Amino acid sequence: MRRLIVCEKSHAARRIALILSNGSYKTQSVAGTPVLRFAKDSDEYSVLGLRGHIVELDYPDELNDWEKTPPRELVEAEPVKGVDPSAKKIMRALRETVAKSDEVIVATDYDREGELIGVEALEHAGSKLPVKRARFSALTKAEVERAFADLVEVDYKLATAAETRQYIDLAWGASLTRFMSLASGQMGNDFLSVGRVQTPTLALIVAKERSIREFKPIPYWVVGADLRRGSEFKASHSHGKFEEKTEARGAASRARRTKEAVVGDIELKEGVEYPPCPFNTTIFLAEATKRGITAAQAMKIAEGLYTDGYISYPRTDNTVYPPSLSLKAILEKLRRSDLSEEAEEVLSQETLRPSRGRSFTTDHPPIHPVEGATKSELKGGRWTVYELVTRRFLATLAPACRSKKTRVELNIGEEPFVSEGDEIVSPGWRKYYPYYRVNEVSLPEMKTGDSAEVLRITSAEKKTQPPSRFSQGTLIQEMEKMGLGTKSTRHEALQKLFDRRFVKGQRIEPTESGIAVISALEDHARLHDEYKITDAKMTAHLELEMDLIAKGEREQPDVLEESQAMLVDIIDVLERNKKEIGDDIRKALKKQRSLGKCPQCDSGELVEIRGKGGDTFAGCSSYPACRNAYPLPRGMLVLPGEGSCEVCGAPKIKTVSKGQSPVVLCIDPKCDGARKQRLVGKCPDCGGDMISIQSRKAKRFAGCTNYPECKRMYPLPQRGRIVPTEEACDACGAPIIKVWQARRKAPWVLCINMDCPKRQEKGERADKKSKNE
DNA sequence: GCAAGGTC
Repeated sequence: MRRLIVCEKSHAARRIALILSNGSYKTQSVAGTPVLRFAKDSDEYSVLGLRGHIVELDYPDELNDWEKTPPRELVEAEPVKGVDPSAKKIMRALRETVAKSDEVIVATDYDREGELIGVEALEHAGSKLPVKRARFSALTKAEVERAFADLVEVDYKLATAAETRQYIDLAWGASLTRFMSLASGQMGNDFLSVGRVQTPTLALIVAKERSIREFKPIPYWVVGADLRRGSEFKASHSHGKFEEKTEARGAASRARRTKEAVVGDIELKEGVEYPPCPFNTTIFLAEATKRGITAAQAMKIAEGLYTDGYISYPRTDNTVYPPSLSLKAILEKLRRSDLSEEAEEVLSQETLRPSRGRSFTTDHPPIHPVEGATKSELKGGRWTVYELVTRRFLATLAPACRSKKTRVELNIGEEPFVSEGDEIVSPGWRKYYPYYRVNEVSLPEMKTGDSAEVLRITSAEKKTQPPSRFSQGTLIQEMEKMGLGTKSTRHEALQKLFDRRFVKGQRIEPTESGIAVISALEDHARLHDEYKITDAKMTAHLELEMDLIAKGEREQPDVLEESQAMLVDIIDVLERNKKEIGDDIRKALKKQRSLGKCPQCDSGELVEIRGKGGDTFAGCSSYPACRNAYPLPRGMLVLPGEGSCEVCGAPKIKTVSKGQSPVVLCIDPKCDGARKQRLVGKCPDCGGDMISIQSRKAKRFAGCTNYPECKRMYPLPQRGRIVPTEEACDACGAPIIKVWQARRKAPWVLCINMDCPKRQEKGERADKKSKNE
């Protein structure tokens, strides 16, 4: 018999062919797609790897003019299935192979989407062949062999459940996206989007922002002591937070009566910190985003490292290494990496006992290195991510970190104080995973009855802090907790919110338009509480319906009809309030785009305008009545800068360039205030000021303010904050500057003239340095 | 030019 095995991806196809053929399969190209062939037990096998969902749902072309199809019509329109244009060849290969087969075995991932991926591809290929299903939970020899020895039926109900999700996501997403965009006049590139995952995620960010805004800080007081016994150390009042200032003062003044602290009970404890758990996608992203990479970037790099054979599959929920994974073999491979010494140390342990996390799934193993690598073969971000994954892997196999914890009670003027020491005795896993800062505190030797000199008693007012904003990492963790998105899609939903300018910042905050969209939907799209579309519960409700379909307790048409009815009701309410919603969003966008009030006319706002050549400038919104305009710096993000210039009263802007801390300066480049901030030094030719200028290609250079009379210019380091020194180079007369760069402790001091005779003397080293900039 | 879900 000729049997066709359909897999979810090419990697899985290769693996399955390898296992079933004992390594003897041959690769043939069918319509440009590899099909793996082998014979076994008088059967001929063809194995084909799909690429996820190669069949996609979309509305027919005639509904694609947003202005012509009212959103509510979209709700009941029938979407059509089409082949992903980039997967046409795979579909052709599937058709051709189906024609030459007698039976199909669906061997996609063992989950709801996997069921549909196989079924929809075969359906679209027009297959009439008998179908079987292989269900395996890991691509290991034993598991794959068992699954193929024990073939089952395809679960069409499960596939239908996944298909229902597609229909509902499309209908809600497309109709509400179009409604919001039409209502606010945001068409083309600037459309406003709504979706089952992205909108509740945005709502989480907005809710957080509201709670920060509503937060009322409560003051409290803490009393501390600076002490000395040989060396200096600190203690704090045992009461902790004092709610009343008078109480804190009383305690402090009683403590101040004496210069001697008497040591009371001493408690000694061994602190044990167990190694962190293996990486699943969520934890990996949380850690990667702490290194300053966005979640989407981290995922992209990880996918590249996976396809290049450096790390394992990066999309997994699993935090427990399966027993089939040879941890020792991986460590041995790391011998050829730049982390070979660390790997060797971990290998030298008598036994390898990996840590394990709470989520145990069988989809894929936790993310781990599969090959050694050196810093020189992996550049920049790729090395950062590889090193993170590898160090995490090493850490999960390393011993616990052990520390000496000391708790010393002290009596100062009858007031109880406590001093806590924490010293690492053996770093264990921390040695291999040095990303967390540890605050070690060492205390001088003391025993009960000893005394210490009181240097100072402090009493400080503090305030309770508002909740902190999400970072990309903490938000993705929160999304996982709320059931929003999947391991493969959360970073994409988040990136969308940034791309649509609904949110901004490293500490993520909503923009005006983000808040306006959520407010509009909360106010007008909450007909049915269980279908409040800004609420993460909507996903939970959908999950429930899909489970019912999978169990055969509900039918797809009923669920779709019910969902459509609700959506139509919601769109009706939205349509009735269309003008108000549109006005609110427009107002928010105007505020969001404003760089500040125009200082020349009282009515206008300065907004960023794109000129003919792609250059941007700030122009007054009252144009042509007011023609006030300012050039804006090129190649960087320009944001409103809060407040107005102390020198000229024009608004301030904030410029953000990659890898640099933001700079706030006057919007008017001719203003003395702005000029002073951009000053580089004195021009050696004419004595005028040289200021930092952004070129057309966004390169930074120093130009003379007497341009065009004086054409003196120098290239500048592209990164870092430039501080003039008032000094001139004794060799060439060019200004000497200091450059503060991120993560460097000391500034870099240099003459800005690249052709300076002194620099030539220094030879290669200086040359190299400048090339790096 | 819409969503979310797979995968590259």
